[in-house]
Amino acid sequence: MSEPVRVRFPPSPTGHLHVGGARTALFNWLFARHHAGVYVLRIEDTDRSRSTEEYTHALLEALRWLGLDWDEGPPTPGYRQTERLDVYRAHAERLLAEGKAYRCRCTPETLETLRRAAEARKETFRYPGTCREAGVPASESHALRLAIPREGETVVDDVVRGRVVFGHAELDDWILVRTDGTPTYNFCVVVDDVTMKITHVIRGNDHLSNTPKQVLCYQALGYPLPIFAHIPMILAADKTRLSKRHGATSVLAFRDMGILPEAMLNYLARLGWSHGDQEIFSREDLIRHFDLAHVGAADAVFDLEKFKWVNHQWIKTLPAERLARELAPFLDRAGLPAPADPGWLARVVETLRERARTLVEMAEQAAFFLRRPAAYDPQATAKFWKESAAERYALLIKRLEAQEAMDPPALEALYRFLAADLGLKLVDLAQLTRIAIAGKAASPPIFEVMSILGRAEVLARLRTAAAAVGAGR
RNA sequence: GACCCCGUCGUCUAGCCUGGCCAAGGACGCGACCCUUUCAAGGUCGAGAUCGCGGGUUCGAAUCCCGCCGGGGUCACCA
Repeated sequence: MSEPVRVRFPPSPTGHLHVGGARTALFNWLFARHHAGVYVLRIEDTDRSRSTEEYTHALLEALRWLGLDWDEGPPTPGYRQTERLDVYRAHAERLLAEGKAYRCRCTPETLETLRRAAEARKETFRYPGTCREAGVPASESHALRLAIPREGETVVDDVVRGRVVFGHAELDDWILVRTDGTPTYNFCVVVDDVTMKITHVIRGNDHLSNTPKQVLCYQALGYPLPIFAHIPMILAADKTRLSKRHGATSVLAFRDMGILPEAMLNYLARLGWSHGDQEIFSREDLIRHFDLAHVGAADAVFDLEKFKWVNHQWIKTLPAERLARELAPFLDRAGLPAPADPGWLARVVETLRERARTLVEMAEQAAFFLRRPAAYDPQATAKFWKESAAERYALLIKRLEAQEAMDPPALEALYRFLAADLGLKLVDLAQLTRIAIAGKAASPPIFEVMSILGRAEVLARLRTAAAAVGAGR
């Protein structure tokens, strides 16, 4: 059999986990789970100036919220690049000793001058290899460069892109270790992936152009290449890279918008990957069906409308108890009192799940259950508080006071009887009641609502409304 | 600028490898109708893609080949 699959997700804690990163994490995680392999989380924090502990925590929080659990990684030591500096150093020294890398004393200023000169000649600057044969002594201040073959080409065999060829004339002897002794990103990645025995590198397409440099480094080190898969990027509606300017892009921001993790995973998976015509995938579905073969090549535009639709699908099917639990913090944030009985909240959720696409919307719609209407929607009252509203409220109050059963069918029967008796349509009495109870002309089925609220509360709200009609609003 | 990648309804996509079943299917969104105590949800129907453009190969091309155009990415002692 083939060796076990080992993949990794290497975020750098210089910002919040955004949807692009989350999707990369998801594909890696799915690939690992599908093949019963290992999913490694590695923190790329070599850029100390921009990396923060705070972002690291937020990153882990976002991954945990999504349920993308890692088999190896923090808090186990050794999975942060800053903890692996001697590993990079050892590899660098070996390359130097074997003559695959060399010391370079060209200063950034010198290089900058050359670069500008090349630009002036409308040429692309590449390091000319000045120090390649110079034998710069260790005593001199120097950077370390990889000596790449001057001739030939490097082929990147990519699962998604196919065979991509890069001529060595397009590459140059890039820097492995800076003058200050710190290793560069491309070098760290290679050393990390090699030492962590990563078998498949699944990452954003923006890394494709860096891949030949890395391949050359693998070869210099004498290590076998992993399998590469460069997945399409996620774009904003204007087809540019997603950024803060495009509104919410971080995973945690979507959580705070009332998106469920199931929906986040589901939507992200469908961006660039497909399984026939299927749109809704549970975590298990995803693990079962995910494969690199059906990852597309074209970049995808992030569509919030479709995302909300997916979220709605999950709101419609998840257990009410679970939704009630998820909803609680949103009620709190909306300044609504927390109901004492979680079972009661679950009943409320049951009436709302078909009409709320996000938990934020659901909290808004749940408001009248938890707090009496402070005002009545003028459009609704203008339409339904025409003549005899006061008398009708009085009649409803009287009948409901005498009403024993408060289950929806019984209430509907009562209302139908009253409407027929008054020569009215059911809708007339229903809307009158709805305004009294919800303060507006739209709500879940009114008899369900009345049943959940209970007779005392319903009567109280009807009396308040009746008084408002009497007071001429 | 050089190099690399990408290009099917507004958007996500199926199909492309293994040409004909595609006068291009599904989904979101949009419109209409049905259902209906409101709003939703659901159902039905509809508008919406000459498969980026132009050549070629072939009896036949979204699918194969060439050129072009458009978009994106990478070119740092950033990651």
